[in-house]
Amino acid sequence: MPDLTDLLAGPVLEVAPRLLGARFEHGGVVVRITEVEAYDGPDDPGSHAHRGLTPRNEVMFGPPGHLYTYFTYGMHWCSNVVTGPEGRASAVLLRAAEVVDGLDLARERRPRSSDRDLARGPARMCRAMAIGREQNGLDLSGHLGLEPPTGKVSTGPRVGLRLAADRPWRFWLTDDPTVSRYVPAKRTTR
DNA sequence: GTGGGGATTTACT
DNA sequence: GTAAATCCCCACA
Repeated sequence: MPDLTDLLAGPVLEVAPRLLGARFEHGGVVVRITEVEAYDGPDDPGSHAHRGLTPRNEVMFGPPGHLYTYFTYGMHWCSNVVTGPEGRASAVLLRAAEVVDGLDLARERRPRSSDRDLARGPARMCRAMAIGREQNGLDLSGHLGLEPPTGKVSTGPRVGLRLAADRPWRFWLTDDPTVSRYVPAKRTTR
């Protein structure tokens, strides 16, 4: 039974698709991850780590298996799983998920949302799971459970970036209804 | 110390 | 479809 850290220590492009289908628990809510995006360290112009270590992104430079949360657009939190060897500053943005337990809590936190949209989007998911500033650096042991691969995985360009948006580093479970819209579908694998 | 921009969401027309 | 909400971070002076 490998440690979570070992499972996440590989290159981010290998780890990212393996997070699809994984169980993630926080704040009394359990989700199944359906959509992710890879950010590959200093070489990636779209990454927060591109300009080197700063107070905001220091968690990315730490060991894999921790949560990197950041605040954006004046009101939203988003969360990433830090991957790769320590110091590589790679991470996987959790873009969408399906709530599979703790529905009542998730509905309370997102009152005007349909069940399908509770965690359909990176900031929506954090809201539904009560993830924010205090979860930055959280050790994911006991929170994240990888599952054996099931179903088809699609890949395509990342969303919302100005820089290097063309890299096909977004991965999602093909045809899953909780994948966020804005899907510029590209190609399917497996 | 200041200013520009952001890995988004929601409501409104 | 378009716009408003809203604040933190970072680069530069």
